[in-house]
Amino acid sequence: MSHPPFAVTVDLVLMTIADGALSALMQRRAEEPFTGYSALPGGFVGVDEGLDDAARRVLTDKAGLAGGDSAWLEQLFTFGDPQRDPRMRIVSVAYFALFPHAVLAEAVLSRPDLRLTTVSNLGEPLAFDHAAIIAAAHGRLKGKLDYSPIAFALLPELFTLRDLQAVHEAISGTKINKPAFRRRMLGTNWIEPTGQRESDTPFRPAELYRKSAHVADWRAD
Amino acid sequence: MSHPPFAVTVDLVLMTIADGALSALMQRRAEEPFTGYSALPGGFVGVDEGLDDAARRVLTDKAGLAGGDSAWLEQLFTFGDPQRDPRMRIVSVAYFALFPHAVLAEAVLSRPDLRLTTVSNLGEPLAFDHAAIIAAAHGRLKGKLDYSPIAFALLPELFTLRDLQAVHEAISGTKINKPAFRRRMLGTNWIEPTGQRESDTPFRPAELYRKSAHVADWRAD
DNA sequence: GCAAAAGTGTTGTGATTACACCCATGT
DNA sequence: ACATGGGTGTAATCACAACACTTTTGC
Repeated sequence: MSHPPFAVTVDLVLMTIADGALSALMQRRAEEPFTGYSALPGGFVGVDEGLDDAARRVLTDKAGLAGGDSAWLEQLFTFGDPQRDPRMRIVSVAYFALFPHAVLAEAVLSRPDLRLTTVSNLGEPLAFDHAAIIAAAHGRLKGKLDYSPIAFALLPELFTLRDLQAVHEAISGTKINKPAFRRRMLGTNWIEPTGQRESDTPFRPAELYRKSAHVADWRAD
Repeated sequence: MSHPPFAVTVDLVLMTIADGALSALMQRRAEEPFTGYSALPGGFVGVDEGLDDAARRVLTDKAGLAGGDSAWLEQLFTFGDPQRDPRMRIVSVAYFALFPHAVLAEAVLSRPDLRLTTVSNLGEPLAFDHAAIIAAAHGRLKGKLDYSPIAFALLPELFTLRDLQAVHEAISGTKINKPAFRRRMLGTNWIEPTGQRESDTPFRPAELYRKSAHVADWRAD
């Protein structure tokens, strides 16, 4: 009883913006328990493996995401209810990671067991306590949106202010005033104009921005 | 290798304001490793015990805090570096808890292995990675100060606006303008006046306030 | 020229700060 | 009376929202 055995896992909430909505990558389970249910990608932590290392490994192996090194990855919360897994006592350290839409879209196309689901409307019951994990991820993301440059992790390298505003609206669930949003963002020093413009628009093309170099490795919990 | 054995512990950062500074309760270690070092109170999680339950148990057993039921207790972060404990692989779920000064002062008086240390100046090396855990707790506390009624957990039931301002200044490390702070707090609906006044002051006694009833069980991560 | 969205100027409002001042209490 | 901190009024500042407007592109 002095130090009973546990299994420790990581579960990953991989998010992006798809069709204007915050979405998460789900994996269809092939084994018991919860066979056929959608679940978050996850895996057991190795005895000599750090928690962040395990999360990055699951990112590349289980979800087939090459860009695992550069993605925004952040520990979220640890779920340890004794009944959360019917097989044994498992403590799961949940992470969330953010990607541009193209990265997750490609993963979904190449892997039939993966799909994207809308975070605010899951549409089906999930395996284990994964619905609660997703809710926690959404909450954290919403909370950090205003004071951290977290939204850029959901966009490609070049983006317009309209793209950025769409990300903010999808996460916060509110409409934002366009001129106010513009000036607020331009006042943060988080973005810099490239001089380039988008193309193939049936209207005036917007300027393309990129995330400023000095916020590239920004964090803060 | 599919699910290797881990030990899971909880470590607790128990904080209060002592002499105008944010302070944490430390316990002197009697056993190896790190014998004689100061460490955070902590303990192994039972196989059938929830994480929050384990944290509350350590609160009452190891630190002898009767008010464990009512204290503000919140999961902080999970530390799982493979080398963080020389004996074996231990994943530790860190919590922080907040108390009025009198509660921790009494615990320190009754237990010679306990003492209070200033969070911003620990003064000595700590066991394991506990300095990093304390830093994370301080950061979380600072971040939540402005948008959550978390400061009241560090004060007794009745307090003056000066007391509350001292708490904010101790946590944020900045001086705050008095009238501005007053009006901001009175505008939140987090506190209500009692009509009573402090006594035994060599100057004009300030009004005593209490935390409003409807924020008693407030949370949000 | 027209439609559609980019991008800017102007004004108003609410929150917060700074500073000055008055008030109440113990000695 | 006076020292000390409690408490309030007022004006300035800042961030942001609302709204109207001009600009630039494809068709």
